[in-house]
Amino acid sequence: MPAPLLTKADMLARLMDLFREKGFDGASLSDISEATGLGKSSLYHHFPKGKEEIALQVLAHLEEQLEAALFEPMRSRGTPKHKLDRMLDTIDEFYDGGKKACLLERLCASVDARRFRRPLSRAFSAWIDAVEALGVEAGLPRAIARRRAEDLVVRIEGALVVSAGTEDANVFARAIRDLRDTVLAPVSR
Amino acid sequence: MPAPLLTKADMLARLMDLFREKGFDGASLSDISEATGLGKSSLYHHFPKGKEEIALQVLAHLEEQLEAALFEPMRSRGTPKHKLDRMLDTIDEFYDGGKKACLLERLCASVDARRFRRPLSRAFSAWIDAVEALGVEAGLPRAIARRRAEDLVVRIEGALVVSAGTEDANVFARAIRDLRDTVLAPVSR
DNA sequence: GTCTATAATAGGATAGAC
DNA sequence: GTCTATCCTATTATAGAC
Repeated sequence: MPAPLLTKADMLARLMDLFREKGFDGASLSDISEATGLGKSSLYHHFPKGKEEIALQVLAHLEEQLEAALFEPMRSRGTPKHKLDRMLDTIDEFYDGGKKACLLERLCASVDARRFRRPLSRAFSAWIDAVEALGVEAGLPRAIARRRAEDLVVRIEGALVVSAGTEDANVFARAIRDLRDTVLAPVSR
Repeated sequence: MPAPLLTKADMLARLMDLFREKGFDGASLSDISEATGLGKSSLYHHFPKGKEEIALQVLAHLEEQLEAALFEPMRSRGTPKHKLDRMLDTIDEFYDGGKKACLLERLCASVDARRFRRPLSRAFSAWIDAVEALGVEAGLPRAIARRRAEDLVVRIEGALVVSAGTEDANVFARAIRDLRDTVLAPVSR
């Protein structure tokens, strides 16, 4: 039996790129067809409920990726600071230094955002939780670790918006750099 | 001569609300027609080049509003800290405590974002410049004032995204509160 | 599991009456 | 300056052959 041209994972990866670039409202079925190399009808074989189901599966795929590439490593061995740096490296690469958008943000900004709210909320919370755990592991009081974790996600998302809006990826680079030093810093002051 | 049902400013205000809620790609001409009470054809009387021109005029309208309500007051009398607090009050109200989206972000996220890049970049830069000037006035070194100003905008935008994504407006409220204390703080450490 | 063909609808935009 | 009517295209989605 011949292998399909694209594995499901490859398909979802391409679709994630597409949605990150064009957003949910901006990506048409024709775009999706082109990105996957599948005719429109074939898409309905893989995603019977259409475009919305595609986005939901892409989102679920992202959640798995986040768990494997971002959250799980935070629970492995290594100093908190080392693990934070690894997370920020991964993030920096994932967003291509601030040039690529965040799928979560793009789906938040779609007209049908309500359909995505559960997974979106879950993904943001999981991200914040992972960073919070890192802070606690580093000896920070939980309340402070929590606020700093939330702040990390806020600054990443905001830096992506401002980088895109000003066409200046340095904004993102500076945010990443600053976070390396501040997220786990002792609470001295 | 009978007054028009809506002044141009009122029309643009309603359209801004619409674009903030649905985004550029998500707001259809039917939506626009409904929001303004004008038939589609009438829209082309006011905006001959169509939907794109509508968004551009809304964006220009926002730039005027920002200048009048946010930037100009920063150049008036008052302590820097007092003026920062006024800016954050205005921002808090404008975004309805984190429940309403940012037009700049919504237009950044549209498929045709390139058409809006000049005004978008200009608006973000003007905002950052205004906060930077405040920092300088408060005695901060320019480089530090600049980075903190950029960080303010980054955190506002990021907090809006995360508030929307987690359906938790407290994220935005915390960001505003934190900014009141940090943007103009002395550089002691 | 992919295709061609096609439906049904909504999209942006225009013509021309009033 | 607004309306009704219409155009053309793109959109999502389905039917059915292979």
